[in-house]
Amino acid sequence: MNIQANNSNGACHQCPNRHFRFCNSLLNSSSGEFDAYAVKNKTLAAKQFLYHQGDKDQELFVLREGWVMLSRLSEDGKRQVFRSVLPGEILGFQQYLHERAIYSAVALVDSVVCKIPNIIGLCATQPELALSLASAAARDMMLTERYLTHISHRSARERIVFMVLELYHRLRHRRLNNSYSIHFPLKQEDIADMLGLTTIHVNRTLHALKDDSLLEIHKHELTIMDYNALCLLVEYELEALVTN
Amino acid sequence: MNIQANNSNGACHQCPNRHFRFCNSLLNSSSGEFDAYAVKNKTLAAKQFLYHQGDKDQELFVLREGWVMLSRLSEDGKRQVFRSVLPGEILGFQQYLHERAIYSAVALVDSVVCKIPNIIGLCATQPELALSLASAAARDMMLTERYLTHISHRSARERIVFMVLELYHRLRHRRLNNSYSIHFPLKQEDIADMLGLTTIHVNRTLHALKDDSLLEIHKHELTIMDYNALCLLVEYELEALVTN
DNA sequence: AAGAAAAATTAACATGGATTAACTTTTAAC
DNA sequence: GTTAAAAGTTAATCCATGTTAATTTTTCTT
Repeated sequence: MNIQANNSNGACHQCPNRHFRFCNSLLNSSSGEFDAYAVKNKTLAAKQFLYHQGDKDQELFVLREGWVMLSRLSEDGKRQVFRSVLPGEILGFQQYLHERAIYSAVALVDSVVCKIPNIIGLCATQPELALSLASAAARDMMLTERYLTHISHRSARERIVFMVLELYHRLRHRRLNNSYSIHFPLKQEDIADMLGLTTIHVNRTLHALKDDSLLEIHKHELTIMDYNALCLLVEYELEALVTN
Repeated sequence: MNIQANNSNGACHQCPNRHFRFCNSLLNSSSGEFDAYAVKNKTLAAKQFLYHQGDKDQELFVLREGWVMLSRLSEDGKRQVFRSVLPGEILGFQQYLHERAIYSAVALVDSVVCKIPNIIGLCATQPELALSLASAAARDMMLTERYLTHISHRSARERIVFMVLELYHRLRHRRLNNSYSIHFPLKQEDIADMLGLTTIHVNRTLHALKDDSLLEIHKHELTIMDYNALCLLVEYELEALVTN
């Protein structure tokens, strides 16, 4: 989309994500050690991997634009999709702390990431940055725990509705919605692998949701047809999961 | 058990947990600002709550001894058990960063926690402490993601075996095992609420596991009867989940 | 030690979602 | 524009786990 992206090294000051918590912490740090001009951008084509599970020596990234999905392949060949990373969010933090990446990151659409150099060093002089990282990790944890709860206790319909509302709210917070529609790059197989269902059952359930005039996914466009009815279907406390 | 516990304020230097990562970071910090004598201990009887979901103004704790379980009640009355907290592990970090606790912490046996004062202030002068917190959070995240994967894709038997091995390894790392047995305070209902099953099915599955000479839970004592066979049943990469 | 409450057990039956197997439509590649 | 590959669709059948309902055993209380 933004053809300038690759040439925008250091252009944090015009970046639409600059007010999100982590970027804001970087830019407004007291010590002034962070050099926005040292940030390298990297473009990813759709379907391209940023890193694979098992990779070592990971970097910390922020997604500037696009949509990245985190997933892990089990020994038995099953795939678990953990979550989507949306613009302004952090990527690769876990690997920064552990030896190896435990999951892979793949771009679902053409995307741009910013590589943040020397984050450990920056944290040493800017404690608020470390807390910002910890806060983002805690937010991710809440999200994961909420998915865990839905997968444990709720029907296929409720799981799908929860996922749709969760993503819709995160995108709307970034003004990446178009009224009640969003661009939606997940395949039915991705939804299945995220929610612990089969693609066949996801397909059945999506059709049922459409027949009930609740929501529709068509040509990578998701439209919420009855927002209030959807909210009634799931435990609705999504606010805390939106911010970053 | 340890009747001295309540009188041992500041006795970090004799604490059996002092070599675990977070306690170690506190005690060996460069700045020397941490005062072990300012640490207050608090005893909890079995079934007593340390905090409830929705509570504000939480503190950061370390579990000194005992067993604490984290769980959350949904609006529809269902309970999700998230994880067990074992000696040396951190408690209450998430609430420290967010407004309110999103889950409750309950002691399953008589327990002792240490209240860590002013952790944000300490992090400001000791960046390694913030990273230690972040690392613990990342470990918890790995654990939660692993449970998510098992609940999504695996049978009741595999889920239970995974949980048993995960807890056995964490306890053994602390020398809290007795050969292939551990003290096991979880009720069948707790197991069910942790793994997304019903108590009836947990009961059925535990009996089947006993009939197959794989493991047995009897009077709060869990015995692993065939360790190798159990390890073959689950995706076995538990090492990274053990350390703290 | 008796009584009450909590936890575990067992059985019969119901069902949501998995499995298998085609088939159709859309997207990507050349 | 043609072809191949990927994604989506539909239907029939099956089973792991849920549900309901009692009963028994263990633990807690007094």
